Amino acid sequence: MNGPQTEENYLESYNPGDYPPVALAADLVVFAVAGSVLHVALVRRGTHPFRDRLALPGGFVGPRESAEDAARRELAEETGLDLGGLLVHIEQLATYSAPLRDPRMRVVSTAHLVLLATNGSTLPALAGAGDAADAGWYPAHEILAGKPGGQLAFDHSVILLDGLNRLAGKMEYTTVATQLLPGEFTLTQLRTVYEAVWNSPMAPGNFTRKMTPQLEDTGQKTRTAGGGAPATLFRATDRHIHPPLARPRTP
Amino acid sequence: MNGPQTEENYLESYNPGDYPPVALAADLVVFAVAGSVLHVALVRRGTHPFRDRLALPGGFVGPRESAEDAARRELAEETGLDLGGLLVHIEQLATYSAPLRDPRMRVVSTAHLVLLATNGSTLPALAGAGDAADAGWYPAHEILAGKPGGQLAFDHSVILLDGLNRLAGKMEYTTVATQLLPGEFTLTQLRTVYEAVWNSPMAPGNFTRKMTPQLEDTGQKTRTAGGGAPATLFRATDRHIHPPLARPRTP
DNA sequence: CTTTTAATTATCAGATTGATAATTAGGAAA
DNA sequence: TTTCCTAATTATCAATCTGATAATTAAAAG
Repeated sequence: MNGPQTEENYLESYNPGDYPPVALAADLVVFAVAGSVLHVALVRRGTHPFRDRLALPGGFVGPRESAEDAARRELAEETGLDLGGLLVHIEQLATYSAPLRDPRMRVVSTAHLVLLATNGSTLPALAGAGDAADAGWYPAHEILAGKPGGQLAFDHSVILLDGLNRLAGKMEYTTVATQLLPGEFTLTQLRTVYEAVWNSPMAPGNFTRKMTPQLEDTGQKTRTAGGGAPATLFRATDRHIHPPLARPRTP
Repeated sequence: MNGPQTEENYLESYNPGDYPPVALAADLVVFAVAGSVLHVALVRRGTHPFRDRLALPGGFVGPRESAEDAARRELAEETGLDLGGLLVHIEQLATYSAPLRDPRMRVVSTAHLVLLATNGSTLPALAGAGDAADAGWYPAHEILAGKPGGQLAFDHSVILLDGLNRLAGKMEYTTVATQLLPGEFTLTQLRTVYEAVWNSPMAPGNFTRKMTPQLEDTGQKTRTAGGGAPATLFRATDRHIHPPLARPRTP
């Protein structure tokens, strides 16, 4: 809100000193697919609390930034990627503000979902440039399956789960999965992304039938790797999938 | 984030005085349906900036509250409702953090979607108890249609639109629309909610066919008002609608 | 009663789905 | 170059779902 209505001059009389300071942070749930597996970028914490535990990358929001600006900046620092262009999909996930989520002080964090494009085999390099913590890629579903001791720091397991659910859900009715692939891709590559995120196999024929009309045919074909017919190269569109592509039931 | 990873001792060395103060707020997009129209609760601002413009209700987040706690508290203050129970649906929408969204100082606001139950004709009373600003109900689609001068204060038009889109979208694949009705309701009441939110008529027969298996039959029937067969009373479930109920195409 | 109204059920052609099989076209091996 | 292998694509088919429309049912109003 701005200028609360229950007491109209609240903000005018608002004195920052009256409140304990609040730190605003931006956390990142960065996904990329390689080897048919959905990976998430995590960092190993070097200090207390949660020393040696894995955590989501993130950082503080500067005074002249929006939360998304900060997320973009942190991502660039983390990956060394240029991000000059539209290569990266970023969207806001949710804000986590439980008063005691950080034992040291009040940290309110706005989490962001980030999708990086890969060719399906090579993960983007992380933390290349001089930064402290060692960042790495971890299989997202395994992290979430979470051996009891292997939970993430703070409430980051919840954030990661929210991020995965957001992505998995949106893939039912949008073509957002294409953001995990290069500008041109085959239906098999796209299907692999679906299988990696949904952690469930898809019937190739039906997948092709459903997705083809949502994509733009480039007219080009790939040379096939180990035998098989050449695959058509497609480009993403912003079309919505209607009716949605059903996620295989999990019972 | 907590304890940024690009510089591990960042938080330890974090000095609140280094940053301009940030005010944390919780805004509310409160919906209720009456007379087949979706209404949103708005307050008329009494002070600058945006004096005399309509705005979303909201308030600051206290030092010991989460954003959702604050939203609940503000809602109670605004409506005088008890909220003791599960009568009210609250979910987080998004966080708005553009540095200049409030011209006076930095206010980061987490917006919440709130659904109030009505019988379809009477809107809940607002701002009953001694509070300053006059709050009232306004037709949501008309507000969004927005006569050029009639925009909401701050970025609240965007927040309202985001809230409506969230609700409208979720109604395709969940039974969240039942949160705008009493515990027991008829299919016609539920259809009216869909029509009010989607701003589009629905075929009664097909609506019944699709929704009936998602609801719990109470076995009871209503006495009908102005003629017509008695309607079955249903209760909500948490089932998902699969495949989703398609929103009438708008072209 | 008879008429009016609203809730519900029924129909029906066209789409969509899930399962499965057939076809196609390149690479690799004989 | 012929044959076999593999992967991409297309084809089938029954079951289900959709959108449109009509028929049936049951209560209220005159």
